[in-house]
Amino acid sequence: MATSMLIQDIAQYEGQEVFVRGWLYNKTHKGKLVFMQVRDGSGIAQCVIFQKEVSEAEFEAAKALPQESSLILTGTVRKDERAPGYPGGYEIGVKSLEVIQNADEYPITPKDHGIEFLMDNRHLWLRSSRQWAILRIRATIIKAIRDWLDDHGYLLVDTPILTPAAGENTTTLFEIDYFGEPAYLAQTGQLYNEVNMAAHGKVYCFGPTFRAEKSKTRRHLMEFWMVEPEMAFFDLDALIGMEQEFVSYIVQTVLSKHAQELAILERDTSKLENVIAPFPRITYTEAVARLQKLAAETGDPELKENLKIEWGDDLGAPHETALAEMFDKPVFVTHYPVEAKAFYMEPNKDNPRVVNCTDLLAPEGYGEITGGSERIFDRDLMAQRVKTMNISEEAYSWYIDLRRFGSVPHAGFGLGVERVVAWVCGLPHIRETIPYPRMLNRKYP
RNA sequence: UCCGCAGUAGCUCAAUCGGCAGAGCAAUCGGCUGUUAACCGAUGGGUUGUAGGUUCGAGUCCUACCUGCGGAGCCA
Repeated sequence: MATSMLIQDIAQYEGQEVFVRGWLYNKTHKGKLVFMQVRDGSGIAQCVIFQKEVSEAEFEAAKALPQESSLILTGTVRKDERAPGYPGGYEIGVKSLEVIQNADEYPITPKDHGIEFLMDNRHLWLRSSRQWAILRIRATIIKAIRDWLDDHGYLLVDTPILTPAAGENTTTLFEIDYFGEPAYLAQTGQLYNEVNMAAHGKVYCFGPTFRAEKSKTRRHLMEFWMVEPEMAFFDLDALIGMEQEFVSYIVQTVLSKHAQELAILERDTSKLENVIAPFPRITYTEAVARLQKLAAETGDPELKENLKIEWGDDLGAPHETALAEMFDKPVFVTHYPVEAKAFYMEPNKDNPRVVNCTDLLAPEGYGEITGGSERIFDRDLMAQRVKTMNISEEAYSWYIDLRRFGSVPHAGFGLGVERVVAWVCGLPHIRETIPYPRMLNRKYP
């Protein structure tokens, strides 16, 4: 009697008769022999069909079976070093084959395809092993994020997605009709996090966020997932200490669990093995000096132009890439100019022109993966900021109330899940890090 | 939004100076007992993104538009 088997466990079933339910991933046949690569969601196994060992109808069905047809097959697991697949090294000698559905001609073949075609067929592309590997790693990253926070005294407190007013910048919000009134899709849970922090001490929110920025780069999505921890009584040092432990844990967890998936992605893992706290840190002012020095020394006129920066300018993508290349780990850049950052960031006591904030830049040009800061907790300073930023005091009265009823120093940050996935997987573009990317020119499928 | 590039068979691409629209893969049929993007032989497959213009003749030149890609800005 055949037992049900997941392909990921194939090595445990050597010599046993099993049945597998799945889809035909690829096929080649050679006379009286058919090799089928069958995937079941947990892995891919080679299934070998000899003409003599099955009925004539089954053999003819196997030879003619189109890619991605669904099937059930039974057979005996045997060890064979030649057998490809994930995990591979074992194959199934097929004894019977039942076709559930003969698929139509499948558009995605094992050959090369262009990105537009693949994105149009995203619903099918997700079945290919590269996308399979990415989404498995994404799931582990999400679990690692939650595990670490849950295990370190952080409480998950959900923040709303439908919000009445802007979080940071009104021009980048998706507006929707809320029974005749405007409402907006959340672009951050930050302000609500501060409320929750005052109730629970250390909190985080984790969910999709929405930004109507007309960004068209390899690092931007209109809809992306962000985890935002917020901690009472944390200063910048405590924030940095926590962030580096957190990020190290995420990366090391993926390394320990996904050797197979990282191999499918051909990721150079030596660069990830290095990602262990502590990470280097430099100030914004030092970063600008380093960039100016690099710009002065380079012989490449294009690079020189791209690296042009004056104190006060925010760092652009080429700056972040150049800075990250100077280190073999993620690097914290701290103390940006007040003007370059959000209204709620705490000014530095010794130098009020900068705020106590930090961005974490990933290596290899993956850019900013976290952004965080101490928050202004002084009632008068917050009132003044709200005024100068022209923010509606009425709409934000609940936020301003925080500074009236037991205000405390606190800090928090946001980490973009897709950017972390892109970095850990070594992907050139963020569009593959989420199952259904929402981009400037695409909302299908 | 700005700068640059592209759109030809289901897919990836080719087509010289403006002169018969072509190959690989996929599909279909046949062959082969160890394939790893198999291989060998055969067959079918086209409104060249859309609209207009120049020309004896346009995939190729011109104009407008559409769609996508790469980069910038903004950000996580």
